[in-house]
Amino acid sequence: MARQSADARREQLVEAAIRVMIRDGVAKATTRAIVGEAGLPLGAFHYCFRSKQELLHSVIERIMLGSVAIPLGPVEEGAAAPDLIRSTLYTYWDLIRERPEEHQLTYELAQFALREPGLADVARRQYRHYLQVNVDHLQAVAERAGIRWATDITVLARFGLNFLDGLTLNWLIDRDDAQALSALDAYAEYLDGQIAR
Amino acid sequence: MARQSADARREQLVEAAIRVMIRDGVAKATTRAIVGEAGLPLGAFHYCFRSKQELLHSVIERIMLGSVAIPLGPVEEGAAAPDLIRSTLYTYWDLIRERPEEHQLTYELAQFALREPGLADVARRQYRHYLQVNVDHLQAVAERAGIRWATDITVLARFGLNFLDGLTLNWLIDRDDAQALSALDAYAEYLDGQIAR
DNA sequence: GTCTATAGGAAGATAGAC
DNA sequence: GTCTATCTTCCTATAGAC
Repeated sequence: MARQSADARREQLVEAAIRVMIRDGVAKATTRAIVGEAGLPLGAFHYCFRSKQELLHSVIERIMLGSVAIPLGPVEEGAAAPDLIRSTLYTYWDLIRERPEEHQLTYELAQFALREPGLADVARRQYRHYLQVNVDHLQAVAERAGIRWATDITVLARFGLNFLDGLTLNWLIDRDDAQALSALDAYAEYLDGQIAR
Repeated sequence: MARQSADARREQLVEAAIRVMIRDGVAKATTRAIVGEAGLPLGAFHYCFRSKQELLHSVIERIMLGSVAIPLGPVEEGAAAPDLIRSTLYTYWDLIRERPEEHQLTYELAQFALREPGLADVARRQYRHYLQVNVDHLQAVAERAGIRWATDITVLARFGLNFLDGLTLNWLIDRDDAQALSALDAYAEYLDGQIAR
């Protein structure tokens, strides 16, 4: 096999690991399955990573970094707040529906991380990051629409983060689009009600 | 070892399995760990269960059946709706805080079930059950407080289920009591707003 | 039904030739 | 750095004595 930098190999293995995890679940992502997916010999694993735990660390960090920053989307400045709220919620929801397996993986990895002493903190940082993304997002909506939120923005962000997390988890299990959309609309209406008048 | 009915042994193993899963996670609940926890010899496993998968099926069903039906608690007939709403939400939250590991296990098992073709349906039934519990609960609150809900009760139930699920998951990761309570209060206020006038 | 012993394989990790 | 061969451990499951 052609010589490559160790970093390139690591990349290759991390990506292969993520593919395996998405397809078969975290539990099935053995070193053998991963190197097989990457088309590398088994021995390659341990001169790229000291241990499987080290690879998992890399995988988790990669997933977090690449994780959904809800895009505001191409909405014109000065749009009405309710429209802005709905357009961003639907954008988020489309992301979930487009790549459900990826999001399922984030939940699996968070659970997994909680069980590994060295990884629990990564999960905590992930959720702090998610919260911050939501805070920023609510702020951006308020600025673009020229409104203020009636409730403390951090509380609002946590409320929304939790609802969307639960919605996603529930949908990953029952795949009931209609019910999910109804709940999403209820949340949109809740946000409408949180616009300070 | 004294002779016991096969059913009693099965019970014993299911309970041991749950203890191991709560303590060490689903992945670590090997047949050896389970029989060890139950104080039984390894061979006991396979004349109680055809396979490990069969045990997992029993474990999941047990967990679902025993899972939280939010108790309405000792609230007097005719109590004000907002009080009733808060008292039941706090009761739920106390349940979570009392036994976090048990609830973490339900999430782990749901994820696990999604990856096993034969078990995915159990997870679906579980969530249907949760939804029904929430519907019944909202109905009971309305009856006791003598109010009507302004929104379709199924939508309201799903919204609440999803929020509480996300809240729990988030708290299991960051254990931030203050933030969780703020979000819970925000949800209580949302429900106040859903009382038809 | 109960238990010991063991089969048979897959896991993570390493040794050592190239 | 790269790869094959192998070590050790742990897994699920079974065979067969009692």
